[in-house]
Amino acid sequence: METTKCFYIGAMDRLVHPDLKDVSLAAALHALADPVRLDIVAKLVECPCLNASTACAQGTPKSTISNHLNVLRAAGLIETSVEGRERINRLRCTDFDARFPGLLATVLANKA
Amino acid sequence: METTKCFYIGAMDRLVHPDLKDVSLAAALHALADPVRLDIVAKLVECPCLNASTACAQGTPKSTISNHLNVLRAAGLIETSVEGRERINRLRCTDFDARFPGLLATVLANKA
DNA sequence: TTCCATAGTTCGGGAATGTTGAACTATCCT
DNA sequence: AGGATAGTTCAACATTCCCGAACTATGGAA
Repeated sequence: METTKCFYIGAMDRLVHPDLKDVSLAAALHALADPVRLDIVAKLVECPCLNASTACAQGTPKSTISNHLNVLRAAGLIETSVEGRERINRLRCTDFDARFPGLLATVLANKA
Repeated sequence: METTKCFYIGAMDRLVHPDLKDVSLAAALHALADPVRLDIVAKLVECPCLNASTACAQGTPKSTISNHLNVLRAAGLIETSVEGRERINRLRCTDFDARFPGLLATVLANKA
């Protein structure tokens, strides 16, 4: 067998967290421009640590949650760390606010 | 002929401008989450009146511009009025800011 | 008035994205 | 080991986006 099946490259152990300077404003807004992701972010303000199952309304498919968390992570909005068999997600408030001053606060303030 | 061919219903003469209370935060962010549309909005701050051709970088296809302006209009960000054979687009700053206080200003401030 | 140039919309099809069930990896607990 | 839990990846389908071509509409020139 000459090729190895490579599941989970850089995923299970090495989650990629971008440098905020590589995140464009459009990408940041895109990440926030979705009701499900807005809810996740708002929830993370209340409970600073959420795993995938608790991040979304129950009933949301696992793969969908995984996708949304990927988008948020790629936009520099959350960081994910592996904790046993779960992944803990936290907001990257400081980093994000340094790159886009006031943006997250304004969005959240407008998110009734 | 029993049916009339109805191009331009509510388009050429009756452009639809939504009530801002019917615009969701996600929709507003989605409208802003695109480099081309961000440029249009930023340009409208400088020159308060733009037609379709002057709104975008030259070379952008007409149908694409038309689409982007539709998205911005549907999000309550711009208003369009027919002026002779062109359509003049203006920002709905006041309306938008009443619905989403500070959002437009913060986004534009971050769009350096 | 007829013709032409300009301004922008609508349509259609291909490209790019988003969604989600199924299969999989990984870890913890008996 | 075996099972339960947590989440990722894949693949297929669905939705959205992009843009050329055809069209409507208006204004001005011949």
